[in-house]
Amino acid sequence: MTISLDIIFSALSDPTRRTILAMLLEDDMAITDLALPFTMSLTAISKHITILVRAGLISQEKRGRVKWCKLEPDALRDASVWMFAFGQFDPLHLDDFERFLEQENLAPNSNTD
Amino acid sequence: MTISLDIIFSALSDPTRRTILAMLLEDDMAITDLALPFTMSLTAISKHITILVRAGLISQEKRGRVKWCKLEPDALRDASVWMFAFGQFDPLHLDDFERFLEQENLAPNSNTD
DNA sequence: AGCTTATTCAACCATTTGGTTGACGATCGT
DNA sequence: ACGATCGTCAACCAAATGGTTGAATAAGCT
Repeated sequence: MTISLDIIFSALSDPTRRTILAMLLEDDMAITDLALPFTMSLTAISKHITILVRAGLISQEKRGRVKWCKLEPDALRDASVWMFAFGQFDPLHLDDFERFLEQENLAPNSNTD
Repeated sequence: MTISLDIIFSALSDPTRRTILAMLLEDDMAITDLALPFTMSLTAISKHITILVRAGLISQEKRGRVKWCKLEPDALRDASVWMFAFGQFDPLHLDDFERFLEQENLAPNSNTD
């Protein structure tokens, strides 16, 4: 567990940052592009992205003047595991959980786009 | 989804609060008892508990002068689902995830106390 | 009734957070 | 070489966060 749950959960607690993560779920993106749908300044988005990077939730690769941002889903794993343990879902009876995922339209194979 | 992810993740981002949740995983407890292992003031713990209640992560029942705190794992479900979708774990191949749980000693049946 | 225990309230404090603006360095296109 | 674009830096600000102490409320014990 490299990055503390403090940092990860804190990073996830902001709606702007969660939206950024959702955008990166679609594709890698540049910071300017990530900032487009928001009304706040580019600087603000840049700061949010820094926080996501420090949480290990995204990584960056600079090509030319563009910094490409990439989702790092593994970082969510530690937090997921923690929550999973607390949610007390029984891994031997995950049917419940899968049904719940379907019901919420969040199962990986229930994408509608 | 009754309580926003903002509030839930924010509540989870503090180590004191996560410890409190862990204590409640064992058993329902009074606020004074929950405060015992911490060096900070009872008031501070009381505030933390208020935050957990507002996040829906615990519930309280007052009996006499004692307020009993109870874990509400369902509240974690929304957040779990969100993270699960992002973690992109494939529910059809949860073996990986279960193995990971075991490895981290966090599987519900791997308690050592 | 009076002391003790359980919890919250009110006021305060330092630090962090999430935002702004203006200037700046680096890179690309022409 | 010049202007536009990408992103960060520095300084600043208001509000939220996480803690403190002292007093107050409420309930139990003897």
